[in-house]
Amino acid sequence: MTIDNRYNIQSTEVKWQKLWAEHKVFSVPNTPRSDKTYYVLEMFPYPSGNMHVGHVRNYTIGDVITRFKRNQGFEVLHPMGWDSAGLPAENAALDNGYHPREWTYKNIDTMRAQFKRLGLSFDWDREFATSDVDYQKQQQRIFLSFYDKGIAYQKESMVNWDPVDHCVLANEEVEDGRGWRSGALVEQKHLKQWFLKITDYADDLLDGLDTIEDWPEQVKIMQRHWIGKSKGLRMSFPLNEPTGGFDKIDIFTTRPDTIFGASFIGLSSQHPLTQCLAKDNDKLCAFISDECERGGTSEVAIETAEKQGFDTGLTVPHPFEDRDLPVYVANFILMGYGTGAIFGVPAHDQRDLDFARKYDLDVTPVVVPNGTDGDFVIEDEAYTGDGILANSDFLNGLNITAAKAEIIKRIEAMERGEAKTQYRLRDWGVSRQRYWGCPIPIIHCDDCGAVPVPDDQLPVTLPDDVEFEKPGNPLERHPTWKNVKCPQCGQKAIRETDTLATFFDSSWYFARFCDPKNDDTPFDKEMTNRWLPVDQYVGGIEHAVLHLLYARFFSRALKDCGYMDIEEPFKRLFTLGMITHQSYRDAQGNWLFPEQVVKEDNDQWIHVETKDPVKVSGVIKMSKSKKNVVNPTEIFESYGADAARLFVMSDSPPEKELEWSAAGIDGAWRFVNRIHRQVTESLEQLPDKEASVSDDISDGAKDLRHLVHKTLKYYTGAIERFHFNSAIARLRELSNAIGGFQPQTEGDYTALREALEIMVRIANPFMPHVTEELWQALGHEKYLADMHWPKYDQDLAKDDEITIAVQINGKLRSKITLAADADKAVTEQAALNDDRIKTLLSDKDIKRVIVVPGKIVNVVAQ
RNA sequence: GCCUGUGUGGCGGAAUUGGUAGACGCGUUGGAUUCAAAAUCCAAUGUCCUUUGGACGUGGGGGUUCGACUCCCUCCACAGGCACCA
Repeated sequence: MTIDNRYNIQSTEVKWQKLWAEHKVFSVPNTPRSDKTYYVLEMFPYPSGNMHVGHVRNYTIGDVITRFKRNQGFEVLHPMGWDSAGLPAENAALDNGYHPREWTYKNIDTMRAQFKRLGLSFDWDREFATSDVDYQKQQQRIFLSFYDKGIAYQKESMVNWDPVDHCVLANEEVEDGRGWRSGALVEQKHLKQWFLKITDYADDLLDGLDTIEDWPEQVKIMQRHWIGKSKGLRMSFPLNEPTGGFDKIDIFTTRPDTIFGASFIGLSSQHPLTQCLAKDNDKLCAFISDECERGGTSEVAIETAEKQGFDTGLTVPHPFEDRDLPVYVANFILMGYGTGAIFGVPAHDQRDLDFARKYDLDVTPVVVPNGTDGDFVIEDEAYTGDGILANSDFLNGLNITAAKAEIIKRIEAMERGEAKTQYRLRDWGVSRQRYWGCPIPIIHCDDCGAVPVPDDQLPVTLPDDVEFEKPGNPLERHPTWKNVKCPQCGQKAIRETDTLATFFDSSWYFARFCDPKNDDTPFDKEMTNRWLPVDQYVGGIEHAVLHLLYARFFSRALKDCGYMDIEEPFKRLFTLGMITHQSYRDAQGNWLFPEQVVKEDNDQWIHVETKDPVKVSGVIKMSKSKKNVVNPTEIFESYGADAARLFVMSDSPPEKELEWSAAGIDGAWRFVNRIHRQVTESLEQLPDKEASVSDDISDGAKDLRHLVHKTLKYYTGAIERFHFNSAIARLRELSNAIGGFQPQTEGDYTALREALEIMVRIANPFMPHVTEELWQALGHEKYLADMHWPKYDQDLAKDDEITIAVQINGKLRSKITLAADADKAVTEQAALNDDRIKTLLSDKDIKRVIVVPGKIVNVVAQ
């Protein structure tokens, strides 16, 4: 395709980018100059090496908001940095011998240039990378404050182990039983790890969700569910035959009301009592390894796994009835939730029912639907609905809520247990057995235990002389870095070789941006008070329970450590949709890049080189593995940044997915050129920029002025509502009207100038380069970026005449044109006097006439 | 299974929140310009009916209303999230 450059896109765009940078147009001081501040932030990128189209969309949205808010008189903080620690750097080191640092900073340089080429309004003076030593130093301070406060602690526990990345994963990083990056099946390992006490904040994180109104409901629901608060009863059952030091079993239940229906006790395979029993019971050992630990945690594995049990022979007495319950080890009980033990009520829990049928245990319904008379029978389906208690002694006749309260009261009185709130959320493991991260500033001493590195010895920096030939953590193999003296007793000690998870890095970067050069403390509290919370946060939905939950937790923890006063870091959150693209495969099923295929005249797709037929495989999320990717930097070169920006903003609402298409970018490019042409072609005839629009203008010019102000009104509102695609549609309408306008008089030319100027000004947030160029061509000196947003004229925006629809029985039958301020009576008369309406009503009786002035008339007739 | 969304022409989508469905763009067709092409400009473009005109039409079915893409019930499809959480 040949491209006809109406104006030199490359040189013009780069020129303005340089000017903005030289004059620091988008820089703001740490302490804002005015009270009218606004903080716009997009989730910062991982420097993978190349910008992708998703970045274009994410950062253009933030950029449009920034430029719009600046025009509205806000002092806008819009910083940019790099989430630059993490595994890919190490994998690259393994693959091609780069040092992770070299690889990372080279990528940052490349991507910084790409981001600048997009014309984004960042305050580049604030840029930092989380792998910077300065950043890690402050982060180590934060970690030690957390340690001091007991928010960071060590414990031995079963952890998710990714066998491919040789690294521990947080629960939030395990998807469908697989590592979120490597895709490898996650194993369970017993390791000593650093954890953050996010569970202490569970209630607060839950309650806080109600205070952040401008978040997508979907994200809040996902976080609520992840925290997973449920109220119930924790109680103990004494063993009839105490064994191995165990004399009772603790269980947790959310259905204490069903206790009379209990027919067994279930233990997790990892429960301490199970482990104890297994020591001298080979059959139990075999059961644990064959039936409990073998099955995967994937969706399919769970759904097909049969309920299996192992009778331990132990029994416990029922607390209220004269009978014993057998104790089973069961493969469906998780150690990680509650106490790892339950009482099974087959009638009211499907899993328990499946289990009971298999091992022939009692199934006694104790909650029956309202109105059932005694003969309620459970077949293959457990009853989990509402109802009245039955077969339950003193609970009979109560509803579920009352029965729960009664049991809890009695168990507490018997000192056998207590009401307990249980969370699904577990503490956040932040240790990673990898090199390219922030070192944990702790030294392990045999005598003193875990000793913090003293503040004057911070930062703990990574050694450069490491080797990556072997998998695993090179810090652990490093001869000198690891062996140090204990800061307390001076004896031989060992440095902590784990580094912090990268989600730790991204949990406070938004605060560091307020005060990025501070060496004494992570950030100045006053400065964060002025800028935080972030007024508008923009990013992908995939972080709904990872980054967005951690950052909310960090704000609270940082507040408790005295670093800042803000609890909720992000006031408004906007989650954008992903980018999709057509995908292609050859006859063997191999994915092909878009540039490897071409469409023939007969609508058949073939391979460019081999000419073999190609299968079009549907529009799916852009990903390297499916090869349906587009390199945005090539787009900047051929179409320019303005066209790329316009396209990603105009084709879809920002929260929905966007299908990338060559035709779409082509259309955007044409519009950029069209605006350029419309202004430059009129320039010679336009009057001086100071001329005001006279009244001596044609009707056509009056219509144009009317449209200009009407557009302005709608357009501004649309941007505020994030309806960017609708705003751009109105912009195009205005451009179409200008294109069809033939100026006659001198006054018409001033009207044309006004229309062109407004069009250029309001197009600026989307197409900053071409509009700055045209604004200058129109004779202005000030940057459009620094202009105030134009205000519409109420009178000019108002319609004088409006067209009103006239319906008969709800069906459109005619249209009438009226003065815009026509009242009800006038409107009704005009509608009934309309010729068509009269004809259609001639043989009918009018029952009722509904008149909504300015909108519609509906005649109800028979 | 549970919890969220979404469903509108050939395609992406609009409808300022109950009041003229299909704005705007892409595509297609026709025309102008051109030696020709590209670019540009103009016009048409939901479906069906024999027309001046009419009928149908926002995933299906039902309801509320003078009036429903919009609100309610129900079913279907797709997408996302969670999931042996007691």
